[in-house]
Amino acid sequence: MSSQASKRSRKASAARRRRPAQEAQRAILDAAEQRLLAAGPDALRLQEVAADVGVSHPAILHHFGSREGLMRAVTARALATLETDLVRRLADPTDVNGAALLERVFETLGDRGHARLVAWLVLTGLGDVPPGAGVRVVRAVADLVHRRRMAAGRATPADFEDSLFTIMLAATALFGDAIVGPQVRASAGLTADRHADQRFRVWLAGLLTEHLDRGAPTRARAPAQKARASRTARRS
Amino acid sequence: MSSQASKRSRKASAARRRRPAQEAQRAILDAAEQRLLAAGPDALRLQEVAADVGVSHPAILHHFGSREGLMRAVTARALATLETDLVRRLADPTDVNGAALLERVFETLGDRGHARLVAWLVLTGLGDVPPGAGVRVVRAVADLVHRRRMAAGRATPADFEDSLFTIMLAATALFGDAIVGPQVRASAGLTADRHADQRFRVWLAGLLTEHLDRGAPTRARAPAQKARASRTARRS
DNA sequence: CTCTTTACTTACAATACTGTAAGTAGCAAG
DNA sequence: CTTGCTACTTACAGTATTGTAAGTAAAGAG
Repeated sequence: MSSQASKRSRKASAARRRRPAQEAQRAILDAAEQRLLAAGPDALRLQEVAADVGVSHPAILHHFGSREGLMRAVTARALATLETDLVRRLADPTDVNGAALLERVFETLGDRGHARLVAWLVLTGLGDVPPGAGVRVVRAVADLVHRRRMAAGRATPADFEDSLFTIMLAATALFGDAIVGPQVRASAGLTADRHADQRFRVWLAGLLTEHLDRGAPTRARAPAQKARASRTARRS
Repeated sequence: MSSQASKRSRKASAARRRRPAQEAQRAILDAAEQRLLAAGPDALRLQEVAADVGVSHPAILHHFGSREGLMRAVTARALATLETDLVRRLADPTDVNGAALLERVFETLGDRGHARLVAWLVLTGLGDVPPGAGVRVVRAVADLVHRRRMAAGRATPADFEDSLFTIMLAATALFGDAIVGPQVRASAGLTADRHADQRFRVWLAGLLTEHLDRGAPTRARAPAQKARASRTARRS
């Protein structure tokens, strides 16, 4: 009766396992991210996250100091992985087609709920975190697109803002779609229509690529030497 | 100084004033809406709202039953006024120009923070409230635009989805802009650029109206009505 | 084996928030 | 003035949640 259960008398309540700090933290961050995506930042409860991971809530405080520390860590990691994913997707040269690229970006943004998360962070004021540097993904993509456009003789350097705005529109629309897409579709009477979302995105990609292929539009002070697209954009 | 305060011996703590229920409720809803816009649904505290209005927090419970009752009332009123404002703006015939209309809609959506509020409600799952009927504003606008487009001989009935998607894009982009606009602009390296937001919106309006004026793309491929000015086919 | 470190536990403190109970007072009607 | 209604108040109950204190045990170092 001295060692009734085992020699290391495990307390009835908890089988204690001790993981390396990094691993435990990763597990906690995973669980917290899940909760964040599901219910928003304000609804994040330490006890729930702890329960998900299988630890007690002070364990989380041990690793992250405070609830806010956890939040910071989660958002930092989420934004970092989002950026990584985006860059990888954009750099992926499998298909340089505009539609496919847009669809890839949308998947990256929407699939794991990243857009929702970012939206939440922005709305709660935590989205301003990117300190100084920030992620200039939009600028980078615009540079790329604009260079290709110029190489094709469809724009002049002066039209850069048109390229930039086009990419900004893509980003903005993708975000908006990820957040209020269903509502907009409902407001458009497309609730019954499955695949309406995908059709819309394909349509959008078409619009954007067509615009890019055609050349910059009436830039107010257009001198005579404006390089404009050949008559009918012969996009096959 | 015998009767120091007034003949109606006001208790030191609270000067009690009794307002008609409707008026009090309106004041409470106003304050709650402010708080909602400022900090999000989860951050709504009865005591804070009560303090804003100048009553005690059980007074709010008296009028709205529970915190959730207050939330429902606020969202219901907000969505109703948003719809009203939108319809009024859209019906306003002062300027049928696309750019001006878009700007008006944006103002309606963005000015009072309506877009943020709706986004929050959507994200927290309260945005599904429009019961059954819903607001088919997008559909209505698309109908209008499409009719005008057909009257101008720029589209066939079959191209309706193109018109619909165009309006959906406007709505989605406006929403996205209202929420993540600053971030997108930052990512585009336009932080220092004031008025960049307005320029972007003007550009967007131009793109959309141009698209609508040109006629539907690939869909029916009606080539006859290419009203596009392809005169300056000369390029370097 | 002993020692040190630290990941993790239980128990508890402190606070904040929603909702309830009971009573008070303003205003209109009789 | 009295009466009734109800907008509103103070006091409090109950609970949820973050954070702290102190101790326990797992794993490696010596």
